[in-house]
Amino acid sequence: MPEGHTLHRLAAEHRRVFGGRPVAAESPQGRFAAGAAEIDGRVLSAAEAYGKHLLLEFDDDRVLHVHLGIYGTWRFGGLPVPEPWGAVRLRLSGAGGHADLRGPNACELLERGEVKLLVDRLGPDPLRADADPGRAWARISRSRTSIAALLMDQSVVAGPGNIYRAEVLFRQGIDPMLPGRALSEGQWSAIWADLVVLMAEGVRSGRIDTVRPEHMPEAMGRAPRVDDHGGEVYVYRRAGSACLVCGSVVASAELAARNLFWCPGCQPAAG
DNA sequence: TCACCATGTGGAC
DNA sequence: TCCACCTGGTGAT
Repeated sequence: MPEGHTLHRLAAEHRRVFGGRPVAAESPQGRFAAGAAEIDGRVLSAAEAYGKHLLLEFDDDRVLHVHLGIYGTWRFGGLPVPEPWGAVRLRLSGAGGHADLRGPNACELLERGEVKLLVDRLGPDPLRADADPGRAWARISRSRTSIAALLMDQSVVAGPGNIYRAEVLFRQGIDPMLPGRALSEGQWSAIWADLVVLMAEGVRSGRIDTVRPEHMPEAMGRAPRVDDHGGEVYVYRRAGSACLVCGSVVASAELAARNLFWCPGCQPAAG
């Protein structure tokens, strides 16, 4: 389920429910039994997100690294802790409630040095105050790879996924197939600034809304796609429907094994 | 009940 | 470029 905004919300939720207090940890499914035993009883000292990675720090300097992949979920609940159902890789519980982790791509304990290696290979995260978009521009401006592919490369920008990728390119009127080095620095600045705004709103609301007020359905006579989580989008998974802005048919193509969506009218190919 | 899809990543070729 | 990984939801059978 996750693009970066989800992970930042999850970090905040872990701080709120577990922060500063001892946490009980177990692995009902069994696949993280040894790691859970190491965490069990320790105090959660920090929880933060970097891109799509969640880092939970415990008071013994060990860091739990979780990456949800496509399938992973965290589900929070109250007390008393219910019987686990399904494949719960890790269950955390404390005085403030409990959380169940299912289907993660990664769930592992890291040393500080390993955390640094992980973070160092990520590009700037639009949701982090310490992000330097210039680092991404240095990669993009030298690349022949399409901007659509670059925006999905977490070593270029950390946090955006397939929805934000499609939506930000639509909002900026940029052809997804444009090579990175054909972008102007102004276009990149506009993409970055838009990601900062959109993703911060995603953290606040818990859903991905990208449709501007002036393009809302009442004004256009066309409906944005409301995704499974309630977000309103311009092009993501709207292939074959009319563009909310110009009425062109939204296109889709497979790019690097992911579905790309764009409006050929609003995002014309250069040249 | 089954097949397929999904906001992702990393390794093998 | 292909594939394995992992789980849940949805729509077809």
